[in-house]
Amino acid sequence: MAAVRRPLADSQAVHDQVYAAIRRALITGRIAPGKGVSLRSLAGELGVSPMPVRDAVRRLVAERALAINPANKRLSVPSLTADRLEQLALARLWVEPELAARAAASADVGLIRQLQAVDADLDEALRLGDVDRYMTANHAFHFTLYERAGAEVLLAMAGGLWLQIGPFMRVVFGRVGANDLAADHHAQAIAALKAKDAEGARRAIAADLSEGMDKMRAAVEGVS
Amino acid sequence: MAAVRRPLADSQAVHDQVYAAIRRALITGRIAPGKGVSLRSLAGELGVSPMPVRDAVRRLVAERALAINPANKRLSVPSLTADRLEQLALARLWVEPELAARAAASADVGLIRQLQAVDADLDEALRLGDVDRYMTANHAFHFTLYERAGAEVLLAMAGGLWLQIGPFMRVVFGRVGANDLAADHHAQAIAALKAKDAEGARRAIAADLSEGMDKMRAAVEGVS
DNA sequence: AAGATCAAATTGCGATCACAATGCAAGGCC
DNA sequence: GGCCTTGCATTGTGATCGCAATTTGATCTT
Repeated sequence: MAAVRRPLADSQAVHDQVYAAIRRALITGRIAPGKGVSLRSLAGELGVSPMPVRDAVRRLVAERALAINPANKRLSVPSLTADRLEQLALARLWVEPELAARAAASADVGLIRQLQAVDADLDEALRLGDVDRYMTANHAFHFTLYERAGAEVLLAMAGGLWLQIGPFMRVVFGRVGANDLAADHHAQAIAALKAKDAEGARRAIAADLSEGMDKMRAAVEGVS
Repeated sequence: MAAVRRPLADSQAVHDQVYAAIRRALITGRIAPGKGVSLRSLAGELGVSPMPVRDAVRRLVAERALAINPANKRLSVPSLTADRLEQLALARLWVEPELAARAAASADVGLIRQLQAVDADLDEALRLGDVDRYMTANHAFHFTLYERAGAEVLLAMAGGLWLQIGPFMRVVFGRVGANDLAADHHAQAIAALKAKDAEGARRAIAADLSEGMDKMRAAVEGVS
């Protein structure tokens, strides 16, 4: 009943803050897949009334970041099947490289410096083994890039897909250790941006995604 | 306060019925783009309390079928810009042919007969100039096909995209008259399904979409 | 008569309450 | 001792109320 005191950002509506909080938790994988949640429990944790939580959850369910048992009507983080992963991988491999290519066209020094900073933070998180920080930085890297594309609709699609995959990335990276990951592709992407090479950026991001999705695929198949 | 008495379909939750109602209204274009709506007005029309309407609207906003003015916090049907249309067209041209191709693999006589029936209905709607019925039938044709793909994630993406474009299809078809439309491509798609020709189905749906999106593009540019 | 100002209505947001359904666990029955 | 039943806690859903912000319309002023 006390955690909400801090006015996150610029005094958004409460349900937006709650949405952002749950979204962050999902993207960084702090909520385990298959885990059941409830409106009142979330409300309690966040120190708000169940009402704005209900609104936030509605949004997340619509984005398929949360699932609702049609019989129970109880909600949980959806479990990832191999089939679902396959579709998400396919979709991501289409949208995200497209966004990267578009962003490359309007990349400038400011963006590049920003990405380099995020990438450095990412590397340090890797070195320290801080999975939370790594997940956050990785997300930040991709989406500060994608935002530059100026493609609202595609960006929203990418955000939704990432949201659905987030919880599982955490599981996988917790398993494989997240050591030898993706730094090369990020560097390649930055290099392509410097050269305003749209196709290069597309390839780099595609490679980055492919590698990550391959690992997730292996992990998912390994479990089931 | 009386219209909700009838238990639509199989006793879903009220907010689901409201969601379905608004969604149908949007897909068939019965709500004009740019038109402002309010929770209480919708609640009044549907004969329910504002509460389930709020839930339904939340979902629709998350799916970008409704927009919410960040200053006003008032909601309306989003206007379609040329840029937005371009992105939606691109996305649809990726997802929907993919779904068609996948559906072709598991098509059977039942599906084909179903599609033929819907297509016949569509033709009659065209002949009668019944735009509402045409919009409904066209949607039904595509999505009874897509559902057969058994690709939940991609299907949801396609549904979301269609929802965003729906209101404008109505405007465009009201303008051009919807006379010489798409029947060829539907027939081609059905033929491809009979032959279990996945790539043929993909091409047919892609052509169908391209034609429709071209007309919308022309209409949008013509207006602005 | 035209424009500015103020009051009333409308809007979205959040809280609280009530209710039916479900899940859970302790206790009783065979 | 194991299984079933019964009671309680928790769940999502919907209604109603209050609040602050905004829009709207009528009145007043110039």
